[in-house]
Amino acid sequence: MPVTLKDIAEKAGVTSATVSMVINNKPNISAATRKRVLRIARELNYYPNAIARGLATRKANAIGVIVPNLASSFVVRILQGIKSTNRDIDYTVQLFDTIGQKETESQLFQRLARERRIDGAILIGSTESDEELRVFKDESVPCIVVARTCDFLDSVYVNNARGADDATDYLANKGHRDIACVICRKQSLPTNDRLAGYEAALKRHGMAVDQDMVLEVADDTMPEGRKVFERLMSLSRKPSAVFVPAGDMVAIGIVKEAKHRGIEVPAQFAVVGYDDIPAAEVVEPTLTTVRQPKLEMGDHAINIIVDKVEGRETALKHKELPTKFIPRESA
Amino acid sequence: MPVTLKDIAEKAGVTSATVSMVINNKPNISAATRKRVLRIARELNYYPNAIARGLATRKANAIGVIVPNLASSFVVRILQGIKSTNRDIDYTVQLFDTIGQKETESQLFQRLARERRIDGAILIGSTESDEELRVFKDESVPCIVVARTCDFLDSVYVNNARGADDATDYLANKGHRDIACVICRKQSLPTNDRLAGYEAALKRHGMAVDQDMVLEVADDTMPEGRKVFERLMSLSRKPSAVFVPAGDMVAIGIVKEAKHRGIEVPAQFAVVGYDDIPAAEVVEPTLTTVRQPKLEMGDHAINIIVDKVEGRETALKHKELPTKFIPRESA
DNA sequence: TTGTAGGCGTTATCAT
DNA sequence: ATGATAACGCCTACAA
Repeated sequence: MPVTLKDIAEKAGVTSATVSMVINNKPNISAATRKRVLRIARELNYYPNAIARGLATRKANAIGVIVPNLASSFVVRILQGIKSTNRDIDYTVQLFDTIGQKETESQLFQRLARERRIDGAILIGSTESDEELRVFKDESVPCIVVARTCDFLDSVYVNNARGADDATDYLANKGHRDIACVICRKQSLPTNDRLAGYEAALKRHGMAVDQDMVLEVADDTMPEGRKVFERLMSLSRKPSAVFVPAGDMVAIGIVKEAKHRGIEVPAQFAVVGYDDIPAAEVVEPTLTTVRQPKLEMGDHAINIIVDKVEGRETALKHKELPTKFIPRESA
Repeated sequence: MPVTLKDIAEKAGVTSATVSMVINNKPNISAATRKRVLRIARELNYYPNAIARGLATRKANAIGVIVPNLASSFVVRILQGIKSTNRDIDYTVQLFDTIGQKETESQLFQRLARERRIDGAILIGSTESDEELRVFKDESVPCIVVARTCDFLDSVYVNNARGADDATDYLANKGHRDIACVICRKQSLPTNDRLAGYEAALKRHGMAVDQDMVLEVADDTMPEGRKVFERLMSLSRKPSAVFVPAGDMVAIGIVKEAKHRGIEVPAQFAVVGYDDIPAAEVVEPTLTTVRQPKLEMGDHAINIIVDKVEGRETALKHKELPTKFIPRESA
């Protein structure tokens, strides 16, 4: 049986209330008993029961991190950011992913909140509608969304429109007048923002915005990139460059397929990706891309949510981080 | 204020004990009250307080996943395996990494166990000594180690010696008589096993085992690979191939540096990596490597630990999984 | 089949 | 400065 406050209290000849106060460093304890109690606690190898403590204080001392799919390297990087600044923070990180689950993210959150399992939550890269996210607002447990904007919840996100604009602008400045775009099928907020940035840059440079130049792929994989290359080449308005907000793996597929067909990158065809994954430096030519500050996003998220949980901050917080354009060889 | 058992009890005209039995699907409850209680619970939107429940049942309903460094993609893949089979399992996953922490893995585990925060633990890729791991055995909370062998704890691991042997054997069969080896500096169990497999294969093929042919790098990065290439080339016994248990990124660095210097891979110099990371398919030539079944390791780990936690299984379990040799273009 | 009562290990509010 | 005592919300004998 584990040793409890009561065990210590008996040995020390005081009551468990006193021991509790000593353990929690409360004032108004005589130096003598404090010392004695601490000594006995150490002798008995006492550890406070976190669950009992949680019940008494009505705090779980836990932050829930809810992700739609842990298989995404993007999500994992943010998680790493969370954990690495979480070091100094006395909250346990509980990890949940919803892929293949019966519960949606909002349902899961609602349950966790009501079961009082978590004191706060971080929602990474959710694709739920504003309507569904509304439940997060309604619970008494604070929540912050990451990699997504939201008016009524704290948020940390990147300026995707700006990132896409930078990339497109770069291509335009290199003299490209026919710039295609490859997006991931699902109509998410980030995708739309990137598309908007792409179009804004085109317009600014006096180029026609042409829906035929925007192609879709199923997911961010190399085979999808190889496949889309053919469609790229058979466009009536033939592009000399492509911007690939769908992701770096698709961009890499495009680069490889182009080379495979004897088309030189970037001389004959320029490619710009999105994300800056490790493989971007491996492909030849190395991939020009747009980097998102994933670790920083995780860092901000955990800090903000802890501030909220502890009541240090109550105002709605929206933290926008900049993307960074990474020029390499492919454009 | 959240609704509690008592609230339901009052509305239903029974005591909270009865409500508790209904909520937990215990037998010996009349159909009538069961129905009534459930209806009211739903009306009031009742969720049981997980912490109170934990205190009463002395269970945290949580599994701790302890990793030395979440930045490792190897660790993350195993974590993904854990989470993806964890779907159906009613334990919360709590994530801890120890890098940059004051506590070692064993100290952290000990604290979590004694604070009764977790019912079981999964320790991924620990480099602690058997002596240090001993504390895991001593606590009443079961623990399983992943990607490492251990006599006195449950374990899931790959046969690294076999994986290295396969790779070396493959090179030998291709006619290579001078095969170098590049390992990661830290002397870990997996490294030693791989080295043993490498040497065993060499001997079997009648080749001299030569310590000069074994080089060390600081970590598994591309620049380290590029750097080590020079040393490889200046070896007195000039290798025609290299096996790189240090990891795929180092192997990729070697491939790229070789090409950079006009040495053809694999014609003039063959390279075999270890891990099969996504970039292995991106580099040109694509990287021949040894794949570790990371998702499966996570899968087994969570299943075994849950069996242990729930007392379904008590015997020590050692699960060895095979590596898979992935022939591609670089060898 | 249901109620009573006590306990799980802490914290917190009063007195003293 | 310390002790009683009552929560916290749920579970579980045992009694009725």
